[in-house]
Order: sequence, then structure tokens, then C-alpha cells
Amino acid sequence: MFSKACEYGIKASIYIALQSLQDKRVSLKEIAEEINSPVAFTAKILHQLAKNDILDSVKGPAGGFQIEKDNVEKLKLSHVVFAIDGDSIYSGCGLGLEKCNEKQPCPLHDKFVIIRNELKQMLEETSLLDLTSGLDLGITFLKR
Amino acid sequence: MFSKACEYGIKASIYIALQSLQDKRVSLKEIAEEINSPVAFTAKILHQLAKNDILDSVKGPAGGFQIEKDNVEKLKLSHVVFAIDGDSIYSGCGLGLEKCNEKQPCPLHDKFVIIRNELKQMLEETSLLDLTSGLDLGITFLKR
DNA sequence: TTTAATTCGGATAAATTTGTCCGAATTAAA
DNA sequence: TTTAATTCGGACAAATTTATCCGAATTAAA
Ligand code: SF4
Ligand code: SF4
Repeated sequence: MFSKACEYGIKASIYIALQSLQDKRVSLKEIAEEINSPVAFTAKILHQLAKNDILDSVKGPAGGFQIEKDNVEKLKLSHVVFAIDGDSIYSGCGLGLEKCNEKQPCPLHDKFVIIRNELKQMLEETSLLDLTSGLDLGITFLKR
Repeated sequence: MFSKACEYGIKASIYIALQSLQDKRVSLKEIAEEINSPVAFTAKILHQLAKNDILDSVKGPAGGFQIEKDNVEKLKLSHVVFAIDGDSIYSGCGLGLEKCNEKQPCPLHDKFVIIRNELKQMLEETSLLDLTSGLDLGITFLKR
């Protein structure tokens, strides 16, 4: 479904969002621990999210990553996914014909597009804030 | 979404199904041409589908692949996908926690499972026969 | 029986994704 | 000003997926 990089990116964003709600800036090391991901690889992904204005990063001691409080609600999963995996979810298709072309659809097109659109809609309407609440209550998890 | 191998497997199955309805057995070479896929790689995939009783294969001159007419309607996309990608569609999940565990769900679980189930249902109720009709009429395509 | 067409199946190679390493740049605090 | 903590960023390595190659096995037809 999503690439590994994207999975890490989503988990990291959720964790950072949760901490940001309490005005805490978190370090790469802490994030990687909390989401159980390889540190150096996670660094690249966070960097990419920072470049895309999804995260705010600060170097130096007491540095780390944070999300503006206002943005925790405004940022949707679709933003995170797009920053890492690009538009593959929107254009990437069931049978991988070179370019999607509604005029020359593959046999699966109609049925596939329905699912793809629901996924798209779900990503676009789910904010980071939505995903933090369960975590905070201890009923959802980012690692086991 | 699906692996490349799976995409080729689906396209090949649809093409073979279409020809099988006219009692035609088709060769690897012809299939690869019709679905625009690398020949040798396609061979492995067809082989795997044959081992899983989705295709019937015959060696030697005038050999090739075919699907029993009765099976064209009985075979669902889910069978093809399962033979190649395994149960990743059923168990593979939004954030890739090691094992899916409803008791310790990731934050995305509820929203993700809805989509995953719809995909699953679509694959389980779509037969190869369903996918051949448009092809036959020239309104859907396996390559461009 | 010989030949040729074909799938079978293993070894290997190329491409992509995932992951590691390490030094440079930045910055807060000592 | 020095030190140490941190992100930045490029080079590299490992793992996985995708793809190629080639000989063996099978089988229909010449
Ligand atoms: S025709 Fe439909 S399923 Fe095929 S590539 Fe385009 S959108 Fe995807
Ligand atoms: S908790 Fe839900 S989304 Fe997470 S791995 Fe399990 S099924 Fe998938």
C-alpha cells in the first residue's frame, strides 16, 4: 500500500503531532525509538517532510522536530503521503498501464477507481490531530 | 498497490481467459506481447499461476496456457492476487506494524480496515469473465 | 526417430527501495 | 569561545523486486 518510507513518515508525523500539542520539540532519536524505525533512514524522511513544510526542524542542542499547533489539525494524511510517495495514490493504478487514461481504461478501471477514490478521500479528510487522540488515551499504538 | 508481478499476472490471466472462451491456447510469447510485459519474467509468473491451478499449461509445440472454460467465471481476481502476492492484501496494513492486532491497533486502523475490506470484497467478487467482456468489445485495454 | 516448439527452473544481473555511515553545518549552553 | 547536541546531506551498502539468460524437460509433428 504505502512504501516503508511513507509508513515511517506517517508514524513519525503522528508522534510529533502528539508532542507538539504539548509544545514539546522531539529529537530524531526519540522519534525513531517511539515508532521503532531505523534512525538514519528516518532522518532522511523527516528531512523531506521538513523541506515540504510539514515539519519544523531546528538544529543544535535542544533542537529537533515540531509541528505548529495550528497545523496539527490542518495537516492531513494526504499531505504527508504526497510529500513522500508523490501522487502515486492518485495516479497509480490497478494494472499499471503507463499513464492513466480514462478513454482507454484497463478492464479493472471502473472498480478500481472507486476504491482509489475512497482511499484518497480518507487521506484527505483525516488530520494528524484525528490520529493523536487514541494514542494519547493509550488505545492505539505506533509500535508494539 | 499490487506488485509488478501481480499486475502482469492479472493482465495475463484476463488475456488467457478471453482466448480460452474461444478454446484457444496461447503461448507465453503471445501473452507477453499482448500485455506488454517482459517475456522471461512473465514466464515465471505464469508458471506460478499454473502451479496454483489457475492456469493449465502444456509444453511442446502448440503448447501454451489456457483456462478451463468453466473456471473463467469461477476464478476471481482474489485467486490470482493471492497466488502471486499472498495474503498481503488481507493482512498488509496502513502503517505496517509487525502483526496486525485488533487489540493494539495503530491510529489508522479503523479507517484503513474499511478501505482494505472494500478492496478485498471487490477482488473476491470480480471474476475473470467480468473483465473479458470490455476487452472483447474493444472498450478496455491491456496495453496502449 | 528426429526435430522443433514450447514450458520449466535455476543462476544471475539490473534496478529500486531500504538502510548505514560519517563528516559538515548549525546552534544552545557551558 | 569552546564544546556538545543536533539536523543536514552525500556516499555507500544491503535487501528486495524486477528482469534476463540459458539449458533441461516435454511433447507434437515431420
Ligand atoms: S485504466 Fe483505470 S485501473 Fe488502469 S491505469 Fe488507468 S485508472 Fe488505473
Ligand atoms: S492496526 Fe490496523 S492499520 Fe495497523 S497494522 Fe493492524 S490492521 Fe493495519
